[in-house]
Amino acid sequence: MNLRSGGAMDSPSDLFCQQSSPMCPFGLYRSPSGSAPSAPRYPGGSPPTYPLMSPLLHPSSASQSWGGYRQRPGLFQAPSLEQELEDDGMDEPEHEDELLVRGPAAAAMAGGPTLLSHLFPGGARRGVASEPEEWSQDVLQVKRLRMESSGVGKRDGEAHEGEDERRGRARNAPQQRPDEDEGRSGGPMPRKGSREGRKRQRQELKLQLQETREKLLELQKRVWKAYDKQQTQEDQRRDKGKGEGEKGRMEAEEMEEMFFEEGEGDDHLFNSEDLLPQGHLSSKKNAQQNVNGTGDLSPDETMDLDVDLEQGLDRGSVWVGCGLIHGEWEGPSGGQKFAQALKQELGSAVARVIDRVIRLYADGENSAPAGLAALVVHDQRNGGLGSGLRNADDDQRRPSGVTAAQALEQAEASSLVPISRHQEKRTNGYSGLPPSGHRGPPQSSPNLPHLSQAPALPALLPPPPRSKDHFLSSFPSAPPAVPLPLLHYTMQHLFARSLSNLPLHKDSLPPEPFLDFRSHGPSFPPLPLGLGQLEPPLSSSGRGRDGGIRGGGGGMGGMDGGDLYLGAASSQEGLSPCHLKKAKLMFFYARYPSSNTLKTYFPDVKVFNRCVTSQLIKWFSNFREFFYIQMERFARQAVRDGVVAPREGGLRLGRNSELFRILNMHYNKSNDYQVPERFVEVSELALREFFSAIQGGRDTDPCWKKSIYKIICKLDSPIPDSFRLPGCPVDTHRSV
DNA sequence: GCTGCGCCTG
DNA sequence: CAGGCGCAGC
Repeated sequence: MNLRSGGAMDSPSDLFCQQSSPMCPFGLYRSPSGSAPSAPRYPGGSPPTYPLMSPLLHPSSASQSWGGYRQRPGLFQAPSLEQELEDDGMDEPEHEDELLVRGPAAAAMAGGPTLLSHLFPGGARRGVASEPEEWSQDVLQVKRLRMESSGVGKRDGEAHEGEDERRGRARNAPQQRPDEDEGRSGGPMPRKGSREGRKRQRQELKLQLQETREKLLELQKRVWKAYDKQQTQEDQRRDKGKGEGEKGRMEAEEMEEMFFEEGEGDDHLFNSEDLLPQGHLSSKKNAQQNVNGTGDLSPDETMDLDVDLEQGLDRGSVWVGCGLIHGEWEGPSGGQKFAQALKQELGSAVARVIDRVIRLYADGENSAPAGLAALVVHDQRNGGLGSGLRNADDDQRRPSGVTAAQALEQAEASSLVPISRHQEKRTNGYSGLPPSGHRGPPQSSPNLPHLSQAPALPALLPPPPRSKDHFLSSFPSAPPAVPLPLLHYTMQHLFARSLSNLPLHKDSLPPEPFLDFRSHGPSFPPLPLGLGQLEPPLSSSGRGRDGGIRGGGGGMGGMDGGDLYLGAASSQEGLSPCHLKKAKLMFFYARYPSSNTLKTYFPDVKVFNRCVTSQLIKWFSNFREFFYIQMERFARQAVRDGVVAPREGGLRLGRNSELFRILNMHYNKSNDYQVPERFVEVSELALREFFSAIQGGRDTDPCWKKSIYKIICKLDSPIPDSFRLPGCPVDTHRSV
């Protein structure tokens, strides 16, 4: 299973596991920024793998995108709601804390643009707005060099089922291409038979795609090499005295395997069989095998695209992967559409590669050995440890004494050198992989979690927004950083626009802030062309469009059904996940809504019968339960920590606190709605009440919570009018 | 009796 | 998050 797929983002999850978790030394009053780099936030062997760098592929340049993110003021900052309570000392969170709250990922992202701009000297700027011709030139160069350096003889892989055979086939796929390249080198499309011409065109485009993938692989390897220099230094220092020869060899081999798995998986995707109409079934079969057997570079969506493409071309079926219906690219603009689809695919692949690289660097700058080890373990798990090429040798150790910064510089520089130079390095085979030290025993690094199966994911990475059950249940003391789901959607946004802007001049695209992904298409995945009938899953909730109500939260302007609200199933009988999301947001305002209130604010429920009412009431009961459990939990922790003066800053519920993060994660999972200040105040008050009750020993009374409930239930505030609309409200202040 | 709440459990 | 249960208020 590829958790990278969008589906992984869709499964609703909750944080209830936290409430049943034992108390842990979590940071109550402050985001555990200091501990973040080493905190084992991703136990369970399921580290997050969603894209970090996707926004960098935004056509409007990476830096702008990043800047857009960093400038995003409303993420947790001052709301515009009036403060109705007289609570004192509700200071605005400090900026540094804000960054910390957002999680280490924000810090990682901060370093992203620079890295990317170097890794992709042109691509980052051009993004997928580049023309296919531009790509093809590059990939042709890569291909040429690859063919020169590889020198691997052709080997006609028979239909063996062994890994090596398949790998060999895939590896040789490029060498089989020259025959077919004649058409391209000799000039564009054939003249006779438009059918044949189209077919040939398609094949060439596929070839270009493959070659570009190879280029990406090369890039990745180079980065690995560069990183390895730094890593080797660390390893040598740590492994001094240990028998590192054997260990290093093994690890180098494993790393090599990983790489080869990736590369071959990609190559395998474009097995020559894929080019043959009669190879559909087998190619699809192989592709699916790759889904299970390869790493990041061959995600399922990639498979889908390729496989569906094949099917669509030859069977007249729908190519769902890119939202293109079969036949669309056979018209006059078909080639263009296909090119767009190709770009989409390429962008996806690029994003994944860069994500991985960034992850590595982010890791390297904090807890490099542990983090990289974790990543390696993860990749090996995900990518499957096949019988990869094993010709690594320890002689290829990188010179020591290279710092992370130096490695970064080298990576940046090497990405700018001509590929031919890179090819020289590649003559070392895959030995550029880190030879040792990446998988030291857990005790070798205090930063590693005790259990080796809980890889210490790079702390700079936020947890996957939708798959936190694992690590939360295991590490209740380290709640996840504020998720960055927007990152995950950015490529979708990018692709959506890439296709939707097809008729326009690509170069004239106005630069858009990165966060503008919200303004494109509420559905996820936003299959851009005419697949709107697919019901957007819940995870897309809140990913609505921009341009709705702003500032006041009460305005209802711009309500065109798509700007402010995710269309819930229009006027349905039961309650939908969108309703649940809406109810959670409503909880920010009303903890004890009456049934009448509920009825008012869920007008799209066709028959508001007792069942629906009870369910809504039950929802809010559950919300309250979670709320109070968290309050009590943190209050007890505060008591244990010896907090004396809860009102003098000891029990402040700032927006940078762990408690706030937990609450926000629970009620505002997609983090697209700014938590009203009022809710923060109410929460803080509840926290204090719990604290004083516990501190005063009142909790021995079996009914000790009732008084607190009584207080809280009086603090309900009016729900904004925007909630009266059907569907799911999205942020009202966030982007102001 | 109905309704809503809180607690517990799965 | 839902179901079940007991309880309390109307």
